[in-house]
Amino acid sequence: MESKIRNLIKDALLNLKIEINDIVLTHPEDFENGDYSTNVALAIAKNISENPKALAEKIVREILRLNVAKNIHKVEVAGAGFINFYLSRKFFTDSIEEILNKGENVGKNDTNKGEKIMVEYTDPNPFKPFHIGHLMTNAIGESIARILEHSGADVSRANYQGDIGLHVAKAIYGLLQDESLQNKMLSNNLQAMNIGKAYSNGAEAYETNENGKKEIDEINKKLYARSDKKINEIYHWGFDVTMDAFEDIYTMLGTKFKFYFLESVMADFGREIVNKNMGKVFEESDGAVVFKAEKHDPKLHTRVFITSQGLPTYETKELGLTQEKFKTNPNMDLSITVTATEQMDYMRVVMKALSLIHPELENRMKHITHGMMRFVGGKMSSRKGNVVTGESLLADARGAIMEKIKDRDIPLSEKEQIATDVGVSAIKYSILRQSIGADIIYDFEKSISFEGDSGPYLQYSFARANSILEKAHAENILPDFEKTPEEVFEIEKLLYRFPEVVLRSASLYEPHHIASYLIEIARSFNSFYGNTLVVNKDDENSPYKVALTYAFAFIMRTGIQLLGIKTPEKM
RNA sequence: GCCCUUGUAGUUCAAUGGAUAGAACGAAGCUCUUCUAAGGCUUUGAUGUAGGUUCGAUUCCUACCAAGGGCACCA
Repeated sequence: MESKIRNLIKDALLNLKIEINDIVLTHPEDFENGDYSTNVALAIAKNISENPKALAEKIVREILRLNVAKNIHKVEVAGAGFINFYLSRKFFTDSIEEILNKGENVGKNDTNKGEKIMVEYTDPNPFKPFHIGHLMTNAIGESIARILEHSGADVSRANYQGDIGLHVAKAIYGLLQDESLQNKMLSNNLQAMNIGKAYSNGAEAYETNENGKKEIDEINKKLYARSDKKINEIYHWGFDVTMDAFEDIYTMLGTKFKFYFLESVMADFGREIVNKNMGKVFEESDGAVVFKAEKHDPKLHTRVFITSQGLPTYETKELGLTQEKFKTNPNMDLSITVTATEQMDYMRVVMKALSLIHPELENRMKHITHGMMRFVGGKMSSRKGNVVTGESLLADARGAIMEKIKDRDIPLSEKEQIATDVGVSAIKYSILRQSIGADIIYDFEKSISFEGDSGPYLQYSFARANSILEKAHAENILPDFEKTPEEVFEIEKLLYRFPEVVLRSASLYEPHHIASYLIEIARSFNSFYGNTLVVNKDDENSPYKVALTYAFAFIMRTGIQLLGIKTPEKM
């Protein structure tokens, strides 16, 4: 419809011999002003020195002369010279029918068709806990991956793990100090928790205990050299345990990675790249190997790639990683990396260095950054009083939801699954509801609320629609488009816009447009079924209202899934 | 000091250069009692400051103020 109106305007302007490159067509915020609106008259009035309102009238007359479509029932001039289009009942009825025909494919588009895109996100480190920051990166990365898939891209998910370095040495020191933490009879999850404890003990020792610091540095060297048999054994066990524990979290979150890259491996690749480009891109300075990025862009700065000790830094590993991504995934069109904003500046330097080495990759790397997750009222500790980790937050949310639904008439095993899915939704939605980039002030109570602006509220609206559809099914009222009410419901004026919202989210890599849209249609649908009885044998429009409910349910489910959230049928 | 990100109702967030700046929570009031009252309907209230560009600026530009992050051997 959008392109139809666009062409209509274009033809009208052509007939009036007015030239314009760019026709802006929007949805007015207020339905009083129609379903589509254009400002062309305002934009060109000055150039051809004519009164905007008079010009708009002229354009409207031309549009009305051209228009034979049944889908537009009114075009008029309003305000300073806006041209507003009012769509007809037939258009909305047809759009609902189209949504039902598309079903789960609603909102799919071809803008990224055939493109190979890799999205790297989450990136937790073995031997360390899964933090809320990982939760945040995961929520954003997963949603972007799904949105791009919905736009036709061939997306592969990648995860990058810091499998070696000081943090590992700290954990191993902690495990050596307290061997009870190495108990291998426990469940994988508990073993992973013990390793997390060992890590925080080791981290503390590194700060406060001089001997501890010395020993940890020693362990670190042995780890790089792989020279100590006992340490190697602990390393392999700990690596497997923590990686398996992460895998459980990914399942809960709904992420399945295709590629796993390890820092230790990337370090070697990166070093090779640096060596090959010494003198060309990299240079020596104070015994270290650096890249003076400010020579190429005054907004960038110098960074160290190989330390004076001869060790590769994170920058070098990133270099190796990016090159490796393009090697393992040939003909890749775009490599997206999702991290916190604190890595923005250094990533710019790394990408600049790589662009000098591989100019063809310059426009195929994209870094998406997000803010930090903060808690309302400052610091928050988990229910058990510990520091909040990603895992404890998930557990708390899940527990709180379980408490809310404990009296409902649903089998226990189902309830547990619902509590998990709704708990994940509470957290993910809080992250995805706002534009990425700024910090998030996380409010636990609001996030798990079933009303207002929350993930559970979206899921709940979907569940309510489902229960209406179940009732319709039981009373044998099937969706139909023959009889329609004369009035067009607000929800109809919103549902047909879903594909546009997906398109926008995909082109900007911004999931929050989908989140706000879903809240809008949820509110509108609640208002719809709060004011009318959908399933009603005495209402000749009931089959159409059932169709409308189906359309809402399809879009709601698809939209929620694009956020990376699951959609329980009941709750 | 330089660079990046961000300043919008009491609070947490929206708004491809457009019309009366939109939600949610909170607060006040009303309401069906029918498909989950975890509902529906009202009311309340905001663009950090000062300039500039524009027919029109929350949006673009400049300066300032405030918050967060980064700036040589950590990741």
